[in-house]
Amino acid sequence: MTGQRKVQILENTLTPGPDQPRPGRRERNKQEKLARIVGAARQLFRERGFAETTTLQIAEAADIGTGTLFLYARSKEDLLVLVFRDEMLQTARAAFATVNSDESLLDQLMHVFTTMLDYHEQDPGIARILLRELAIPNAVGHPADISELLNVIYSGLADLVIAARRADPYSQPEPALLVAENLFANYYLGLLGRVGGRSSRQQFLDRLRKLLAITIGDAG
Amino acid sequence: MTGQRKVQILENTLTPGPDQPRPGRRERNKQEKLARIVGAARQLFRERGFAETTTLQIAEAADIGTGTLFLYARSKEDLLVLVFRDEMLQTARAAFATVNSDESLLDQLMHVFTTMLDYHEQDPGIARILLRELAIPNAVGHPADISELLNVIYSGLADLVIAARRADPYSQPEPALLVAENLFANYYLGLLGRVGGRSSRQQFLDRLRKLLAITIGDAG
DNA sequence: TCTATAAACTGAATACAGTCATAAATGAAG
DNA sequence: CTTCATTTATGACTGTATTCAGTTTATAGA
Repeated sequence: MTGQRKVQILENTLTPGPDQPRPGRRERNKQEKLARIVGAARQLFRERGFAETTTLQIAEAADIGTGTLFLYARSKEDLLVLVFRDEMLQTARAAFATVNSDESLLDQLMHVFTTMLDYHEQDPGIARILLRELAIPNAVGHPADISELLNVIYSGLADLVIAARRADPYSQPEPALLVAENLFANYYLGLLGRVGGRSSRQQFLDRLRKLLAITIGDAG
Repeated sequence: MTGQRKVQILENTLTPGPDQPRPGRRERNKQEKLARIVGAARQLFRERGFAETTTLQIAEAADIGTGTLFLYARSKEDLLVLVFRDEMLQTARAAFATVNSDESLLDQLMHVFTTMLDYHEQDPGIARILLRELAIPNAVGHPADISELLNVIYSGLADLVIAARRADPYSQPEPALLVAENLFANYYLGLLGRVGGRSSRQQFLDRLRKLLAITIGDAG
């Protein structure tokens, strides 16, 4: 029914493979252009907000034609994900890297989620739209694919759960990855409420702690 | 910073109060027009999909001016919520009303969530956009406010939890409403994955059952 | 080097959501 | 009935995301 797509999106060639067989000028131009686009978009989104930034402004700041932008991102929303995906990935990695293994599992989880929350608190206006977009992630291979981010979060949480179980012989037997999903679902839905302006930071954190405790079976 | 809103949205006067002090022609016209808008939008969204329906088409089908549409909904997305909110509310109420109290809590929860899932399975294209919008609900009093729907779901789940506890003296002591939030978070995030095309119906249900079991402490 | 093919780029043109100055309808007051 | 103020309706207009037919640039082969 829908008309066939006419405009092809460029291949997403971050890390063109385990071995680099000489990039070639075309590839280098593409990467450099992508970097300019993402840089320009980041600055403009931060300075003016998402709705107040036009794709024309981004194209001008990146010194490319208006149509070229849409070869690198299918929509303005995709561009938003593209721009902040790496920061979110770094934030998540940093959150797991700074976990204190002497703390309780609950405290460890709160450390991870608080760190990720703080990232979004920097710019609630951006976070609101960004998290709405992330609700329905793009397919793997899509330019704005976030599967790596989700993977880092889920496996990171699962690792914390597994490590905590070694110290507790009476722990639950559920697969750690499922527990991780359950934990993250509670964080994410609460975060949506937080950036939607329906709870204060402290309310969010207090409630999150209780929700996580229900899942890991620790009534603290 | 942002320019002040110029266009006022009409008061949302569903149920103008416990007592009806005679509607008046103005009020009747407004309600009738809203009904025409919602009816026209529902049919067009169903027939052609959200993106393929224009606000002009909706206005024509409802026999109103293009600008009038935006007195009843602030945006096309609001219109989508406005259109399907009542159906979702009815579905949720029906789901809770048909719970079999002889079943285990887990089976009762699965009945509720399966019923709500089936509603969205009818039109995955609409569900995808609708659930994305619902991720960040509008403020109470907004024309497309869904607080009543959320309230029905949360309190319904909490009631099931409370009822199940009467039969189990060793149950968890957490407030039932928090448990309900935890349960719903798992349903909602899984549903987003389902309508996002990242799991089959059966995969979603199997995983949901396990996630719910973790929360209510029933390893079944 | 020259040529052919494919990939990448471009910006004028398009389509559409949302606005706003103006007009019509309503109800209240006399 | 006749003002007059307030609410509601209207559609021409505006701004901007996205498209696409045509152009340029890179690469490979001869």
